[in-house]
Amino acid sequence: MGSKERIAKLKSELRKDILCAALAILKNDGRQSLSLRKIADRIEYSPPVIYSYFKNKEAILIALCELCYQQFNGCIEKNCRKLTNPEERLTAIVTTCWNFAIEEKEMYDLMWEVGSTCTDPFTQFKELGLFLNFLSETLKNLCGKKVCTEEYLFHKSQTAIAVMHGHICLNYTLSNADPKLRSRMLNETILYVMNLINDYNLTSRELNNHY
Amino acid sequence: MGSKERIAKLKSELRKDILCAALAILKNDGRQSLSLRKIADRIEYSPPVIYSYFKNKEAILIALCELCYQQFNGCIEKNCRKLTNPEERLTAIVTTCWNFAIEEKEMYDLMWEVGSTCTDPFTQFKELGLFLNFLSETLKNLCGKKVCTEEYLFHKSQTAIAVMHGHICLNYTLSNADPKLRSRMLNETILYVMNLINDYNLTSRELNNHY
Amino acid sequence: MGSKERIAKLKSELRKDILCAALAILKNDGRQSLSLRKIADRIEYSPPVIYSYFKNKEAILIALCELCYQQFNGCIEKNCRKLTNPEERLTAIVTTCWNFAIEEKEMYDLMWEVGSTCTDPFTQFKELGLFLNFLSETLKNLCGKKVCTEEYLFHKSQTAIAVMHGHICLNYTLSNADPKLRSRMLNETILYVMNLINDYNLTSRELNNHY
Amino acid sequence: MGSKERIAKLKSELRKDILCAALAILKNDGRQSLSLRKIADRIEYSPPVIYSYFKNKEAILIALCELCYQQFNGCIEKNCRKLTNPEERLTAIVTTCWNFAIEEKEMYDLMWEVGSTCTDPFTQFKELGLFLNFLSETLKNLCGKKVCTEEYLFHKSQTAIAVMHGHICLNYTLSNADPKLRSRMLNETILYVMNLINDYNLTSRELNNHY
DNA sequence: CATGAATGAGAATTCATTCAT
DNA sequence: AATGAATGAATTCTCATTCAT
Repeated sequence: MGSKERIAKLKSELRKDILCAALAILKNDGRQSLSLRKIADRIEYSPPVIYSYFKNKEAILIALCELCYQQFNGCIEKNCRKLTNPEERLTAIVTTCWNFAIEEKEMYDLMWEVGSTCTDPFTQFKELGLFLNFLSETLKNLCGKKVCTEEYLFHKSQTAIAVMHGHICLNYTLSNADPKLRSRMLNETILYVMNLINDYNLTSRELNNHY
Repeated sequence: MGSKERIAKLKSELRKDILCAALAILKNDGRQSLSLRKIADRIEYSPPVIYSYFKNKEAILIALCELCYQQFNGCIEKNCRKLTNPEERLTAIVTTCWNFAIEEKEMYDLMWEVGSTCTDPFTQFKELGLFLNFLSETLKNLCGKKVCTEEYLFHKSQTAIAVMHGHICLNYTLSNADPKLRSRMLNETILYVMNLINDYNLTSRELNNHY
Repeated sequence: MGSKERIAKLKSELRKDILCAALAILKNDGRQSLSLRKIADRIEYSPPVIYSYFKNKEAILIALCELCYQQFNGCIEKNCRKLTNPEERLTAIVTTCWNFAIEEKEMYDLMWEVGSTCTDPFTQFKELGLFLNFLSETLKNLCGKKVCTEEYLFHKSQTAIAVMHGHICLNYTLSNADPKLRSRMLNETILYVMNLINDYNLTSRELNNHY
Repeated sequence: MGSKERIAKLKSELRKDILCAALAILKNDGRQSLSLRKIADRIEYSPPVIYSYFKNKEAILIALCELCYQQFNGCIEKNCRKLTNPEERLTAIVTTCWNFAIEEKEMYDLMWEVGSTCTDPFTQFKELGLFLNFLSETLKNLCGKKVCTEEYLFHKSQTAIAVMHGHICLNYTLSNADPKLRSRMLNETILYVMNLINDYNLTSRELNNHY
């Protein structure tokens, strides 16, 4: 490896360090405590270096959000890709989302916070797009032989994300709920998401004209 | 009315003034601009008076959140109480939630933000409890003659809130969606919430063992 | 004096202190060094206090500029008001401007800098307006029995200010000029300003149609 | 051409690039935004290279000022050299100055800002010296057969510059003035400058003893 | 009871300049 | 000869909170 490459790698690594530091602060101290100064302190550099790698704080948040989506998508891939049965896979997807939201609440919240400020998060964040595709593909398999349009599948996937998100937020607020209830909520969420396809048959009269 | 009462009344009114000022700032300038100094400026008192009525900023946010729930519940009551047909009423409830979230985004967001930090928002916030009861009552009527436990109805109501919230958040992120899509999303949300009861029959096998 | 007044006076004095500190920094360290932090250091308060008295730095500069105009107008009044002969008075006015610009270069520069950012400095700054009136009145007397419109006099006064300013700036750039030359420049400036009225007769053909 | 010369030429060109970049930033983003970092970005070199060509920022400003004088003098030469009638030429000179000050305010301001910090801008900046000569030559022609000393002509030329500058600054501050007034101000400025020579006869008594 | 006054801590950002390589 | 990397020192400004009065 030439010296140029080594330097480029070092440079790229400092960028990573910044994001890792930001992520660590996010996890440990919370979203509100995430300041440029703290990031600089943690990487043991002076604050201005950050501006060599990111235009401003917003750019950091977006990149951090991307990192979160990567980690999230990594979990999904790891836990669900191997499952071939569509119902099993969908179950695993919902469960993975659910657990990620609980274990990495700060990350999960940031993903929605930043996503809300973007015009089109599903295309802006590559890994979110991949997740949407994966979900869409899974739903397609769930449909079986029935033919579905791409548009329909994407829409259903987004709806699935919405339903999961709603339950996850509810779960956040019911923080003193006992584990049993939580477990039941997760099960129900799985069912609802599953039924997004199943009940397609039931409500086809209403939805039919949209597609 | 003795002077003691008059003073108590004045005191109570100043408390209201503080919250109204906070609400006005929230609506006009957004969540981030909500500072004690600005509240004090608006009520034309000095910042320290606020500490006579609220322990700290967090306490204000909680009380403000209560005010938001009151306004929200007011909308619900006004738009939906009069409707006796359960399907019509439920449709009105979902629609009212949806519109409130769009028109009063700052309030809606605060309600979930603060709600997430509380241990049990459904009991802590009286008006949220009332809304839950109202929803529960509506779902009960929707069930018709079928007998449902209170617990079941509350749970379904919370689920309905979750489903609505998920769709509302999705709607936030799809900021460049056209009005048609938005209108369809609302219709679907209504259907999903309605089906929380209808599909009870369908999925009773799975859910039955919980109750 | 009641305690309320005393406090109000103290408050008003701190405002003055801030401006005096700003003025001192302006004189000693120059325009570029005039920062809020330095002002705070000098009055031995913390930086945020300044925001109790001024909205932002721009507001300080405007107020400081006002102070400069006051001091400037004070010099004019002190040196020139007593002179009744219009030629003597005009001579004194130009001389006072000239010396002020030399002795208080930083103040003089600030006056033009801030003046340039205002839409109408002659009305915004009371003392500048007073100076313009005083100049106008002096030029009127210089005209003798000839009748002049107010508009004409104000215009000529502004022109006088322009001519003086031009010479003052030239004098700034000729910093290594010997005292004799400087003294001659001042004398010429006086003559040019005086001739703004005298040559009215000469150039009346050209200017006549304007009024 | 040897490699030494080629290198020298390259070096000289980079110097030009730096100044051109600085000029572009000055025009587009304004005086306050003119930073070394921005210059480096624009020439696509790293900041430290600038220090190979200029001692510090001040040195850049001086060289940039020189460039401004070149452009300014270019306008003068282009617009006025061809005119042989002295009155026409003087009119063109004043008009060109006036328009340059309006159209290239940032450059014009910088020229005076830097000029004020130099000990003798008329000799330090070659093109300013050329302009002074040109003005002087024009005034000489305006004098007709009357014999004038060089010193006298230079002095009058500087005075002309002062008078123009004064009116230009006044024009800056009267930003809400209507086009008519502005146009009249320009006409008057031309008259005043013209009269610097004409009224020589009138005020010769007073000025005579200086020469 | 109410508050004016004050502040410490902290925010994002920009800049000219240096230095080892 | 050129630079990537880095920084110290600034900048303006906001905020929640305290305390003597």
